[in-house]
Amino acid sequence: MSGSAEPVTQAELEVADTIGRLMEFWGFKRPMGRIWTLLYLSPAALGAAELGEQLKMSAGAVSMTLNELLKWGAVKKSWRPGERRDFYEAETSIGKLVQRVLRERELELVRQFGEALSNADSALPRANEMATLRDFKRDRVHELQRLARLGETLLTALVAGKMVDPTPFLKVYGDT
Amino acid sequence: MSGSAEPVTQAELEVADTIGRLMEFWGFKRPMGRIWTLLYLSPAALGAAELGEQLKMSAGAVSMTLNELLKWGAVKKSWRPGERRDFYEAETSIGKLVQRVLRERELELVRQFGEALSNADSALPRANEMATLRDFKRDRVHELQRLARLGETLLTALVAGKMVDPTPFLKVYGDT
DNA sequence: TTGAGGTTTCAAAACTTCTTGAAACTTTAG
DNA sequence: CTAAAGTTTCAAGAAGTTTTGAAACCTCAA
Repeated sequence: MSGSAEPVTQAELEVADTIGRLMEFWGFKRPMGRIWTLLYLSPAALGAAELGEQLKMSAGAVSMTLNELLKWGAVKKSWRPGERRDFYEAETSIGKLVQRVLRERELELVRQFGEALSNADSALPRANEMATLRDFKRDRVHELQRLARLGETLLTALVAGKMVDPTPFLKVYGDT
Repeated sequence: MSGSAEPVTQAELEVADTIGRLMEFWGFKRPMGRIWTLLYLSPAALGAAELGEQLKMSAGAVSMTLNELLKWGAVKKSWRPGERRDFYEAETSIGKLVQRVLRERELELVRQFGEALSNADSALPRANEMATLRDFKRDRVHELQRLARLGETLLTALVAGKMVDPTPFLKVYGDT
């Protein structure tokens, strides 16, 4: 049975919820943000039981959430001398975390998008007999493809920590 | 009763779904992406009825979705000479759309985040009597606040079309 | 080998969000 | 002013997601 460590202040729980919501907005699950925050604000590593207790989550939920956080490198396991169970601490380098998500998730998404557009492009030409119509649609798909490539370039630069120039984004797609 | 205009190819519907999913990932609703895409690929403006027919959506859903798209400026109303009902066409300047979302939604989010952290910061010091603990937590909250400010700066630059340097993001938060 | 402590899995329940269909409301032509 | 056409709203239902609790599964110490 977990030792009920420090009771954690109300304010801390609110920060946890805030970050939970932010994470949710970013496409992660809310509990991930809540747990990460508690660990980030704790000077010592915490065990699964403490986390569940503080955040009113079941052991199962805590376990699943911690695993997801580990997968993203947002949390690290640590061991305490005598103790058998695992303890966890937060990865504090938020910049690295963001970078990793951009690289592994966002970039991947943009690639899939570009691929889907290529497929569509191949399928499109045979569709309609009227040349002018066909070309209109194909041109639009090409425009989207260019957008996908641009996004890929931009993300790649961001991930590499290079300077980013957003202007082509605005220029190329203006319709004047 | 809508005229069933051109049947729209399978490929087009797939592009629509792809973009729908992309929009969903971005925090919008999938139908928004689907409708916008159909309009974007159509040489002529379309009416609500045609859209609903092609995408198998009810009139109500089409109406709500179009209104949301109009609110974001992603779609414009247009009128056809004799016809009474409204027709819609896609905003083609995707860069402007992205810019607007960054400005009105993301920036707002980061601001709220910063605000929540300030509140937490005020609430935190009184919580724990041990000075060293207290300072640890406050420092961490300050770190998050700095992150929020940095994000705000970055977004503001992006929205203004200025060059963006992502390195502070990586440097400041490294824990070495 | 056995048992205690801890973790993971998973089906069911609770909760959210999305979609529908029908009714109410607007608008415009006659 | 009336009626027809089109649009919007909204409550109910459907669909999808998240959370839980309990059982199965490890792992290590004795």
